[in-house]
Amino acid sequence: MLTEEENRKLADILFPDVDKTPEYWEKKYPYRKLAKKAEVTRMAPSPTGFIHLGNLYSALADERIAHRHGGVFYLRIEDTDAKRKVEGAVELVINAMRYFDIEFDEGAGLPDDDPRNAYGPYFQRQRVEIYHTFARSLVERGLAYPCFSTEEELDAVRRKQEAKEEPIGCYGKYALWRDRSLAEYEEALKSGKEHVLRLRSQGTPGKEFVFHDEIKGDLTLPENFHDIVLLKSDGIPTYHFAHAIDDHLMRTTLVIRGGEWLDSAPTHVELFQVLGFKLPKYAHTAHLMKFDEVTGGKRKLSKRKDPELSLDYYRKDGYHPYCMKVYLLTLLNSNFEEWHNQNPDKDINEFPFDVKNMSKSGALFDKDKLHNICKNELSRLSEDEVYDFLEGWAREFEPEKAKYWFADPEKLKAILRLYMGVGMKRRRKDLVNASQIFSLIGYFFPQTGDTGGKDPFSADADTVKQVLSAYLEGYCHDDDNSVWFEKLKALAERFGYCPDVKTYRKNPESYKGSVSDIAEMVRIAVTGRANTPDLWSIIHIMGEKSMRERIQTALDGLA
RNA sequence: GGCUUCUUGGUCAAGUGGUUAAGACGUCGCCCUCUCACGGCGAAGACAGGAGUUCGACUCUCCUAGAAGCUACCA
Repeated sequence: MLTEEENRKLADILFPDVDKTPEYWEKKYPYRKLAKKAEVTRMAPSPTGFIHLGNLYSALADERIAHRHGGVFYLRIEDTDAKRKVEGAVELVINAMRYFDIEFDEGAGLPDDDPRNAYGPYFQRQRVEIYHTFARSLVERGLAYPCFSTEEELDAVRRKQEAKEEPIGCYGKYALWRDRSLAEYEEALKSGKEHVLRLRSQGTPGKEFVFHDEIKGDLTLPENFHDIVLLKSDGIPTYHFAHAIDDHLMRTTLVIRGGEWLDSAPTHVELFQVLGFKLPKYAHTAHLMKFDEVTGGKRKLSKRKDPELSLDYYRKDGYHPYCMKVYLLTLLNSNFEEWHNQNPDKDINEFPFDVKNMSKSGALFDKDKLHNICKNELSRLSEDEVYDFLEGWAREFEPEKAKYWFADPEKLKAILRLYMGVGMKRRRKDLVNASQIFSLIGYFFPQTGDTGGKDPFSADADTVKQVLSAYLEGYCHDDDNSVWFEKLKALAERFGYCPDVKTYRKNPESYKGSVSDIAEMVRIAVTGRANTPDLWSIIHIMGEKSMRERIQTALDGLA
């Protein structure tokens, strides 16, 4: 045990440059004036240059909670690990979030002198003076000490603990530098040995306490007793120390973070206690999971193995950001889907998002569900909105084909109206994402390489040829939809097919098929596909000439 | 190995001692004067397992199993 006097002296030696006090920073960053239910939340990524679905998932929760009641949502960059830093990462984060209509109120990305940034700097590397002030204060009060252990020494300790089946780590009698004399610290320092600063933990092994989590409820967790590293040998804080200082001084009220942090919550509790900080509320979220074919079980989505975790993956396929957001919200808050269905016309930002409705266990990312949501949401847009979205996507991902797709805006819009069912009693729900849309309607643009023949005819080639030739012969472009269809029925009759589907079903043995089989032949010849919206409308969008050409091509292909 | 958390149909999930255990997606069937889509109707399908507590347990307790996470001078 060092005396108060010795602790002060050690602090002077360790932090000769610190000329501020904790009170100085407390005063500089006063508590925020907040409305009743307002929360201060944050997104705090490390600048790896990679933002994934999981980041978006939790950022969305942060943003909704903050903005639900007029709180603050800010961006802090956790760049304490030099190895991970990537240039331009901040812009990447901001742009990725903006793409999903998620804006920060404050933090990294705003100019330094912006009045909104009163709690900065927001890059941890620029905050070392603050960290050192509090670190010094801890040393002065005997709550932190320098540790000069080498990696080898730490390894030796670990092996000893493993052999004795005791908890691994730096604590109590295993903390080699916890109880040294001032002279020993001074000597080691003088010898130029590298050192880290460790917490002198006040916790007791085996003791438990109740930790309240906003999502999981009251949990019983073990008290922290590890002398964890506060400052690394380069003087930069670890996540734990930076978290305590930053979230306190930035006046965060609700820390939402991944469940992987739950085990270090006891450490954070002790840190806040020892620093004299008020503990914020915590919400530990479950991760997005994926079904693993190999193990047959759920597992956390991994950046390396799962391309679908990347946001770019969805951008490339042309998923509308709004649909992604709706899907994530249904996963994030169990009652969102019901609310959204009951209030289809309300802005989704009006939804009363609540941490309490977040799931305790990890959800499997479900592409079927995503697609269903895409279909529903896209069907609510106007053809102009879809057109604009497609244009933005195509310009970036299919610039060559885009020339043909967007050569005649009216034509594309007519196609969209058809596929969306604009003007029909009910909208169709065919559209999922941009790439899927263009693959659906590609036959309207043979210049892009879509020359048909995707689906095979089910009838024999001879019959198909005869039917198509007869169809072409009797075709009149001025026929309206019903006249056109009557002619198809007549064709059916002529070739031994039943003109009425119902009649056919009652007596399928009496016919070669029904008028629907005749329609299929024309449909496949014209579009290359067995399934499309109303054929007559398609023909009248592409024009008689195109139709005849495509049928002729199909006939040639059958020869 | 140790510690922590989680566990309702294939998936997302309501549910807080007494329910015929919601709903959505997916799947299947039927209907909707051409396929598909839309829409309608219907079907199959679940409380991880075992002990308790209780008149009564999906709900409370314990054990087991499975899954996930943590066990760094990474976050």
